[in-house]
Amino acid sequence: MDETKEHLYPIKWLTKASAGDRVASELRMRIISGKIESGTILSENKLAADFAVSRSPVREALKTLAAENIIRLERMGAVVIGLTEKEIEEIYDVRLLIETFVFERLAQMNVNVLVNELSKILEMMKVAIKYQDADEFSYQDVLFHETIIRAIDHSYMLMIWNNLKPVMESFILLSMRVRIKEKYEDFTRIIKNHELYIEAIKTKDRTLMIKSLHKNFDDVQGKVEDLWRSQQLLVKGEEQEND
Amino acid sequence: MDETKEHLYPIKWLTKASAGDRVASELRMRIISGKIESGTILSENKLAADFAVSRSPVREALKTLAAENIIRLERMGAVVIGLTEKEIEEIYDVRLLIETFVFERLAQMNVNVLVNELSKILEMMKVAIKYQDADEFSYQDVLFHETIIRAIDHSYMLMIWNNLKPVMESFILLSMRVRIKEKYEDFTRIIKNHELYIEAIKTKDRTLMIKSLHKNFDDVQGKVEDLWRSQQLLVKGEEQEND
DNA sequence: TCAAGTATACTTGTATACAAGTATTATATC
DNA sequence: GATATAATACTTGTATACAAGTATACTTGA
Repeated sequence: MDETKEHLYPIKWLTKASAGDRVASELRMRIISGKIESGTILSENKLAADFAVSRSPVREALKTLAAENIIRLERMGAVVIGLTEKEIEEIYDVRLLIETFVFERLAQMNVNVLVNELSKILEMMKVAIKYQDADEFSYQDVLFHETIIRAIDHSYMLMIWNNLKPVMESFILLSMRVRIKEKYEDFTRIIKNHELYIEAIKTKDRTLMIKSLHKNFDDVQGKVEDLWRSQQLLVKGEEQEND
Repeated sequence: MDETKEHLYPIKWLTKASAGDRVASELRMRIISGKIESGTILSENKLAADFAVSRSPVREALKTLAAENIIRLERMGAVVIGLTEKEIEEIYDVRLLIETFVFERLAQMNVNVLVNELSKILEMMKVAIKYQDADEFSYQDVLFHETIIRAIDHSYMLMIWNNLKPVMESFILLSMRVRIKEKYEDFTRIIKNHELYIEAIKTKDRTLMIKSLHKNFDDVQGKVEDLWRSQQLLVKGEEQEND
């Protein structure tokens, strides 16, 4: 139906991905951006036609998105759930929960290697900002938190992260793309928060860690609504162009 | 290959399930029981032949089990991870984490309906014990905790639970089947713990809740190894019968 | 105009077919 | 005997085909 593929998801992140992954990534972005509205019923056949693939990868994608809680598989069609304010808060509940847990473990570990790794990622983030590369920045931002989680070698915490990651990634991606143009100064604050986070890990200062974690959330959460809306408008605009 | 289907997973729980779900459930039980050993490489074709279905439902099942972290999908074949002592501890870390979170929310809610629901489930558990029905007991036990989690209406906590549940269920199922024969007295203790749990929710007593939660874990965890071993022996025995 | 029943066009779940790629084994060459 | 190369038997990912079931629309009857 919609022949013009906008590719909301960065194409170069999909170099080695299967058709199923590609469909999932793109669909996820469209749902989270609001391009596909909450409540919409997705049909395997229509999606297959839209993405010019067979039903097999589409089914795979739908199963993935259902596990991520952004669609709901019903007897007839997949219903889009999407991300409302409530869901975003819930995601941050989970992040707060796991990252707090992770921190407790880190407090009993040697964190030299980790801190070094995080510093590197932070430098990357700075470079990304310098060149106004929102996608690269988002990638490094997500990687930052994943690196922390991976450090404690806890397969079930990682499992939770893996379920959360794609949605987080999409959300951050969309958010950063808007912000890097409109609210450039936000990024200095984000960087500062991450520096605080690293400091907290290095000094094993629990209160500092919680503080920087919450700051990070406030930073995102407070601005969620309007940013998200502007993104919606932006995408809707594109949509009209195509018709 | 192995034509004799042992049906480790209760068949009557699969009445309306798809072939994919059936394969996933049975495979999960075989992996967690140790019948399929950790490290084994599963082939889609072999599994399809084993379960007398096509590759489609098998692929679906493997994707599910990979999301549950008991197998790992690699370029060539799916590698069985299984449940070692480490994984079981990790699962309980997660349970402790989410149930603690849930409790905090419950403390700010009206819990009358929930407590009533839990009491009902507890009665069911008692009946199951009375008739030595390990499967029914396990079902109600899992339902008990799911009911608590559902009560706070938090879709992402539920998401975590949904990822954990099948593995938990299988593990409890196998564990209870052995215990109901060998260690009947365990069950009075389990019931008592659950009563404590309900009491904690009713009175919103955090310390009591944590205590009963930990007791529950100690109860399971301490006995995990030998129970699990005996289960392995039991299954291995069955295996030899077939050859 | 409305009700009931039938036909039609969709839906999912599963089986099968095929292509592209990878490991393994066998064969040929030194 | 060791090494390089070719043949084979596997692997996954995707497309397509089909069956069983469900909603929609249409027709028929009052």
